[in-house]
Amino acid sequence: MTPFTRTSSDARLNPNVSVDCVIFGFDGERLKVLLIDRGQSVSDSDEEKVYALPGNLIREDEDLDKAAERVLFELTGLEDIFLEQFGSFGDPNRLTKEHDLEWLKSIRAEPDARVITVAYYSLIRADQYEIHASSFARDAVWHDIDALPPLGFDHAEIIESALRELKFKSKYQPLGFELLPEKFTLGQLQKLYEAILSTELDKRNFRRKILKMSFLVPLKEKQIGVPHKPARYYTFDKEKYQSYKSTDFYFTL
Amino acid sequence: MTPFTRTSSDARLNPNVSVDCVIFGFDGERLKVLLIDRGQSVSDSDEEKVYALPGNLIREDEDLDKAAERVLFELTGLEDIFLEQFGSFGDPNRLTKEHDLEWLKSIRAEPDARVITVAYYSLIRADQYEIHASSFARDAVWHDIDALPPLGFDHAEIIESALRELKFKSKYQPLGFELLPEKFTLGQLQKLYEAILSTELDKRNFRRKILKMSFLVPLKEKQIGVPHKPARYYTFDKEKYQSYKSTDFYFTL
DNA sequence: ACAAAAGTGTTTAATTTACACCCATGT
DNA sequence: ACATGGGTGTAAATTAAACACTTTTGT
Repeated sequence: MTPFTRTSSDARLNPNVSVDCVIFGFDGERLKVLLIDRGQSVSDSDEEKVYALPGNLIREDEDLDKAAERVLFELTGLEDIFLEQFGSFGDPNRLTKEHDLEWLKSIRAEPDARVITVAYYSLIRADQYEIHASSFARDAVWHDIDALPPLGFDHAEIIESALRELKFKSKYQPLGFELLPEKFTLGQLQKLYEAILSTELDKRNFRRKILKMSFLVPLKEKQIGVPHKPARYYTFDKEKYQSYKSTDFYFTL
Repeated sequence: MTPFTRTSSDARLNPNVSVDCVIFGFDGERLKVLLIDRGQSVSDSDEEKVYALPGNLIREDEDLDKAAERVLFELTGLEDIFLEQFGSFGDPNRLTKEHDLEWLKSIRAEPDARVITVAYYSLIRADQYEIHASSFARDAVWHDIDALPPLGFDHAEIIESALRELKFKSKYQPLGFELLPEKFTLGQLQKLYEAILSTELDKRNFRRKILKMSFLVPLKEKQIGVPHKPARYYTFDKEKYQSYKSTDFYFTL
């Protein structure tokens, strides 16, 4: 119940527990993941960069959820996004890559400590947030979900697991909101589902199904300047949307 | 990939990470949870015992999943049961109860260390396993899920969360197998669903639905000695059952 | 005029739901 | 004989799936 303060009174880090954040982003077309560049290449001779999930050790006095918020903010500047815990990873042999150890030595007080990491994911509208890399992140960039660069530690596995969770969750909870602009078209919403489920959906069936749920309210406004018939904008009725979330929603098509 | 050895080469415990196991048991009628008696009462003047989930710190060289197996075995004698991780809990203020601190002092090298716990659950047939309490567990006993005794730490919350997960999972993965005898009747299977979902189901609809999935194979054998029409026994076709698990199973009624 | 996405209905099949009586056994 | 759970079918309503053409705009 203690309020979250970004500059904690007890800034000691717990050497054994970290959090990692898998931030999925939707850009209207494709699904992306946010990765940080920790300023390393696969090998000295190689130019290919190694990327990693935004993550770090938790503080001694810090809630896990709060730690995830803080770490994400410190590395990427993202804040006020909903993070959901989806699993913990703790292979004692996850330190197999040369560059991982090297990197830990450069930033950790106890680079050899056994670390288990609690993983969080979120899905946001990629263009709605500004990313500001800082701390040990040289840069933070969106990567297409099916063209990932080399990743440190077991981060490939963590992303895979997060994606499975995301696909799964999207079947029994309506997607929405956080992911789309205030006003959006049904085409955009459909593309979102298609990107996440990686299938194609029937337009008519999709519309009928999603409209029947009645958490979408049509606006008077339409698209302008598009080289085709302008689509009507919709918005979410947040109340109905929330109550649908608790329903036995199950999305098929 | 290292094989699991119960007497690990590195028995040092990681002071900051524990595992807890929520073992649900079905006795043919009701849903239970396995709790250990750590030999304490709520207060000195009170006789009411405090119970806890089987759980303990992980070892430094030990996988999380293996740690859960080991700890469960050490405290309850249960082995070879499928454990599924469902969440991590790490409230830094979870040490609010007098008896919890007192108890930690009696068994931990660093009783004040911040601990985050990775929680696992399983669902087994209660009467199929023998429980042998050992280590710091004075006893290990089944408690009815809706009549829980006082619990240490945040274990009430963890159980609640596990139960939510269990109800949820049972809707999109066929329950079965591990939970019922080799041969079982459809009545037993239905009771299992009813216990977990805490609803009543229509017998005819239940049968139709579950039989259509065709992972149940009817046996020639029937019940004997029951004071009513003897029910046919069924068993699982494990192959079809497994392939159903990967399907888009969704259980409604 | 053309390209591009929006918008719109119907038919068929499958699934879900509600519902009530007889059967085989042990006591 | 009675109590107990086993076993069975049907009709009505709902939902899912497949499918093609017209509309509106910008270029």
